[in-house]
Amino acid sequence: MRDAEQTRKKILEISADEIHKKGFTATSLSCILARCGISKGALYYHFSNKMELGYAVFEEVYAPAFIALWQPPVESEDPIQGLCDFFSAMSKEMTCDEIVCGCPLNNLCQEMSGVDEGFRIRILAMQQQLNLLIATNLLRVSKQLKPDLDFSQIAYFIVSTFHGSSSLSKSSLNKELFDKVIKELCRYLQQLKR
Amino acid sequence: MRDAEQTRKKILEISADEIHKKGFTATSLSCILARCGISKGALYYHFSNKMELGYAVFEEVYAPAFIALWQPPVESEDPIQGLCDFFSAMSKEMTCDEIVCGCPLNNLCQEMSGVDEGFRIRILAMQQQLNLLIATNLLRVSKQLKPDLDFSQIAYFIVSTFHGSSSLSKSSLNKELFDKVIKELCRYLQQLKR
DNA sequence: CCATTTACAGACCGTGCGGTCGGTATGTAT
DNA sequence: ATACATACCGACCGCACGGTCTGTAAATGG
Repeated sequence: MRDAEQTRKKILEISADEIHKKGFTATSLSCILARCGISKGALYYHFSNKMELGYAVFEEVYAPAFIALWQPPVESEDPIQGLCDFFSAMSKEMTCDEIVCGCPLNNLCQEMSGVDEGFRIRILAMQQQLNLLIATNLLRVSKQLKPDLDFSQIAYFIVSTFHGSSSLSKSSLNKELFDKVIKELCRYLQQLKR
Repeated sequence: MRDAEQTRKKILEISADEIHKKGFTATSLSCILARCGISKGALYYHFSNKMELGYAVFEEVYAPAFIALWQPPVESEDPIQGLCDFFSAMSKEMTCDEIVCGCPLNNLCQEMSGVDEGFRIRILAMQQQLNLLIATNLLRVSKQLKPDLDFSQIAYFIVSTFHGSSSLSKSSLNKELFDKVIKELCRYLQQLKR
């Protein structure tokens, strides 16, 4: 055959990129088709409609990438330092465009949570998974941290701040505000230690 | 006349509500017209196009409301306590729907900053104004706070976390996550004191 | 009283969207 | 060789959107 699996992957990757940059609703199938160099028939052979394509992008591209991104820093020996290094590396290494573009999960959360149940439950599951990941690893090193901390609360706090910072950057078109918030976030994180 | 000014205000208020709930792009003029009980001719008599209507909503509804919301807590004698009370009151008094709906400024920032320059500069101006408001008032009481704090950085951090928390709530459809983040935010704020 | 402006009404238009459907070429099993 | 499933093509459809344009009743100035 003409390698259907590769066609499917190409659709997923390009769709992921388009949705990341433009959002789900603003992403047009025509644009995806043009970039893929395929026809509408090809796309609708692999995906039953736009929503299902969106779900597939979330599950097969965003979700794995998201976990692969957060897991290493959080599961390192020192999660506090791991997260600080993780955030700092973003400030340094990511381009201005990448930061302004924001986290796909947060973008979709804002755009689609209130519109489509299918997206909402997937996003919620991802957020809970991330929260559990962070909270359990903070618990793991709780001896090195101050007493009486609510790790789930802290985990949600960290993620909120991180997502809020990239949201903030979207209006300024530069990394400055992002850097500032990340700096303060790292200061906050270090304060959790004894 | 048939009170043109009142018609204009009605359009602005209903548009503000629609845009807040659905976002700018997803808000259809037809829907606004139906809720206002007016015709398309009326709307296009007062506003040259959808964008200009959006700008007017931002400047005449969102911006004043935004300042009126943040100014009192921040300009109180104790801004730290003022902000804590301000956030806590939100957790208690706001309905689940209101929280999930999010802050109009943050919503528009996410949706429109990358799409339209007119929106972007207005949102940026608003964010800078808020940042200045918070930072100067923290500076005002800096004697009561820990030394070597970057107040602008802290101000951006606070707003980021707040906006991030309402973003987080959108996928869970309840106040629980919002409450958690707000609690931790208040804990952080109190830590700023000597 | 009349002319002109104001403040709307509503039919209409072009565009771009997601989605459908009949057709076609390529591979595979018998 | 034949039959059938797979993988894809691209014209077409209905729809909802923002926007335009002509018409008209109410207010206002002379």
